[in-house]
Amino acid sequence: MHRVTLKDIAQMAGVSTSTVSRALKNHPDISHTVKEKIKLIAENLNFVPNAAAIGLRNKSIKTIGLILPNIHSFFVPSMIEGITSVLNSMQFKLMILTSDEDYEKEVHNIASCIDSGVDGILISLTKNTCDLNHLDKAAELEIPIVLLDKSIHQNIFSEVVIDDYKAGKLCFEYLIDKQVKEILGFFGPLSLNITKERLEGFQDAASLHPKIKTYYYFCDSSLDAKDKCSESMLEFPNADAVFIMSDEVMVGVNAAMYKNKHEKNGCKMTRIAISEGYLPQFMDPPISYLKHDGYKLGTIAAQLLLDQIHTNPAKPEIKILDTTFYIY
Amino acid sequence: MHRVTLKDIAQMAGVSTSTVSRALKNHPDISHTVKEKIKLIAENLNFVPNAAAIGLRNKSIKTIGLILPNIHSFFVPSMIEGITSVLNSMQFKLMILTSDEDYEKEVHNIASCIDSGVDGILISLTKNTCDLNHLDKAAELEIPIVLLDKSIHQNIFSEVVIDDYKAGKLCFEYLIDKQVKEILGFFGPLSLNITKERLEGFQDAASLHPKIKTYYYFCDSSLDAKDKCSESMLEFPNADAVFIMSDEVMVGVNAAMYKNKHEKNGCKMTRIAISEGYLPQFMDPPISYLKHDGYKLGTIAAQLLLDQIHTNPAKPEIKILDTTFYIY
DNA sequence: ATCGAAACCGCAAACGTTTGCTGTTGATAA
DNA sequence: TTATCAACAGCAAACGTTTGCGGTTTCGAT
Repeated sequence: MHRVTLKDIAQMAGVSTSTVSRALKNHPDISHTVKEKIKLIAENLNFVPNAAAIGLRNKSIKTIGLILPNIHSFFVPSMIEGITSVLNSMQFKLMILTSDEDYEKEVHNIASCIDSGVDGILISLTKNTCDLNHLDKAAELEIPIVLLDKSIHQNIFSEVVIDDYKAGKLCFEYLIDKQVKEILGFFGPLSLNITKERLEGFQDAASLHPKIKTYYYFCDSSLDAKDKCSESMLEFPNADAVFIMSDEVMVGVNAAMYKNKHEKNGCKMTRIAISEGYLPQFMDPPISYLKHDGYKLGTIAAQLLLDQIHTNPAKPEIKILDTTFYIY
Repeated sequence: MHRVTLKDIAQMAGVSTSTVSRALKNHPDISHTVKEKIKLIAENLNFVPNAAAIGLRNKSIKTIGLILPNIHSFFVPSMIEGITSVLNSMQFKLMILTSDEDYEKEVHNIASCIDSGVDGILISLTKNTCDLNHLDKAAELEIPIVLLDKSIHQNIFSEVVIDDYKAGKLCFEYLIDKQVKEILGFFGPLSLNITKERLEGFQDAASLHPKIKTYYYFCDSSLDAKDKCSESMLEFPNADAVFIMSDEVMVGVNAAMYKNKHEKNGCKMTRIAISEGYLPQFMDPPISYLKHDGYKLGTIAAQLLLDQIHTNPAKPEIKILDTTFYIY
């Protein structure tokens, strides 16, 4: 049983397919009565326009591809929500691909996007991605691309990121305000650009306070963070403050600190994190944090991409989002 | 600058578009030399076949829609990974839509899938969804549908779920084995089918042990779980065991128990959870759990859907996955 | 020399929509 | 009466790919 088409409706209504097409789109050339009649028939026949045909005709399948380094990050869901909120309002669809922190997969995902004929690409880079050559193919085909969150700075593609440098700096300053003396700093993997920038901001702020002792840890995973944190608390029993770079790190650090709570003063340490915002309230005590707003990031990136799609070619634009403190 | 098409290549190679099409698909009718020549040209011209045209011609856009009740759940990422792993191997694309636990949005998402012309739908239901009427439109259009995880039992659509009843039962029995006497049971919202089934299994097992005291809590969110757990520990200071229905609940319960650790014996209670597996290791002490394998669920559901797509019409099939214990 | 089969390739229709152009009405104004 | 115009609707091409069918060449076998 084949799908109902414009032709079927036309036959049924005794008009041409063009009239049906126009009627269903409320084209002024079609009389009200005919419109009503056609719409009724379409309704009854359960007509649904063929997306592929529309895509072919209009040279746009109204879909954008989202390539993520991984899908397990705490940050991802809110980002996706932000993206879909603006996409849906423009009846665009979203195709999500994950690279699993694997550069090769990322390359493949780009190819998939191209093959699928997406109208634009939103991409957050793998921690193993150190250049953007794989984006060239897409660029040659004039597919708009926006980098978001995990990015590499350049002047070819647009970017939407948070001000990581400033975030790191603000967190250090927050701790200083709290009169701490010895800080354990837990970061993500150094291969990540955001790690480098947060670290840099943190260190630059620290350089103004030479008396403050700071120890840096770079953690590959939550589990790694847990181990490193446990060690650090034995090694630096006098540390009175903790900086946590991300939610992933937070899970591990918090677990380790609990473990050491009774013997050490883990629970009394001053803690500040950069977080998406869900987890901190469930730490004990709740952890104050600088909010890394994924939703906002998503909306802005999606909006920017849609702009580029409709007004191409656009010159690259870079948007840097600010962060805000949430103190418990 | 328009996209390169078969026609362009044909012109360049001095052959017809049909020959180009066949050559690029390694059709045996085309000589090796011509194939090589055409492939080279296609490569040089950066040819990428138009997905919409292919979709139109083949009446399949090789895409399936995944509708999720929410995207924040801990369970979601591994499920998506499972799904994409089988989809990718068949060059199918995935379109993800989220309903935000809103029935209306779910209805709308179904419509979006239909409009997009997906080849099949994978859907996990909202906690506010109590019937499947909104799936009828898709069913009439003969779009294969598979329900996964959050489902409603019926005999029209296929389902892939875990054995929630058994999971609840097994958890109770686990606690009994540990000689516990008084159990605090933390569940998700009762509107969820999986809550009902896990509860039922738990209670049925409990009914065989009338001496064991059990207290039930139904939590709408992690935060709610935290509150309820705090209260419960004050109200039942002698409770010596905890059952946790899900990761969301676990986050809250764990936070509350930490808070009461010093005054109460929270940390010494026997705990068992149903979990995706990531979080338990970061609880303190790590929480033993019955693994709710999202990855596996995803692969099986996706496989089932693809089967239905290729051999439709298929009669509904229901797959119930088992769970396994991971004990710390 | 003739036949047949294999190797190779093109024609044209089809998939379902959209839209520029054309053409037919009927009514109104001159 | 005729010119003008608005309202209405159809024709046919176009989007890019696939594929059934048919046609031509080549070549070996007879």
